[in-house]
Amino acid sequence: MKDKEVKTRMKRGFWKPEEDLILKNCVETHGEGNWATISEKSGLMRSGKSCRLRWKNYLRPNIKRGMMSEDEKDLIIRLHKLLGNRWSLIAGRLPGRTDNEVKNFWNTHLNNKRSCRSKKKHVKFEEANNTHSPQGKIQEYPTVETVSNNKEVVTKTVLDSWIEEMQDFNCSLPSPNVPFLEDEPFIPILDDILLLEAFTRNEIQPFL
DNA sequence: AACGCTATCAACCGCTCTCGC
DNA sequence: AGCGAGAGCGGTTGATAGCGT
Repeated sequence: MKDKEVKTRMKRGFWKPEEDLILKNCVETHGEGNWATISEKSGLMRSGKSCRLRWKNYLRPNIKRGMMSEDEKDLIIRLHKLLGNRWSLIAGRLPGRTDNEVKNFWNTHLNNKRSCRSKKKHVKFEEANNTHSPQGKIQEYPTVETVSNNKEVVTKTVLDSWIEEMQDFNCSLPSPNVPFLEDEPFIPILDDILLLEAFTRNEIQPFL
């Protein structure tokens, strides 16, 4: 009952620039994560959830806005094949992009079900960004040459190799059309890779 | 110019997860 | 072990800008 009252008193809808400023100051004072405190102390009459969302998607430093590049688009497609609708994980591999942005981009530009609706615009988007080779293969990624089983030299993108390595780790990788189950075997391995990357970028210091 | 339709994206909702007690 | 609070995530909604007729 009381919760409901509080909820109805909370302000909703679009954020004003002055609210953004207050929220930014509050996060600097109280720290990222204490959303209940921030909601209360800011006096914005916004829920903690709302504050968190606004910060995460728009106010956080290093947020990248604007059109997705062809590289980012391709990466989203491939990671979605690999991870399913795990937007935060996918966004985690796209510096400066948020899960909400990735999700919106997928739903509007890449999702087959929805893109039927947006076919006209989608075609325009493809035309405007027509950087594909005649075979439809994206060529921006750096490539590596590997020797296949039948001793042929195969040229692949670095990303292709990375995904194949992931699949080698996990022989039971489901097909892209099959929804993933909670106990997907490769997720912990993926987390390890992310952790390893963080180490190599010196984001985490090992304790020796 | 006016209207209707569509695409986009910011924000909300409800559920799950995690952590402290 | 069970419970509650808070945080995080993914799905969905709704406002609005832009386009076509």
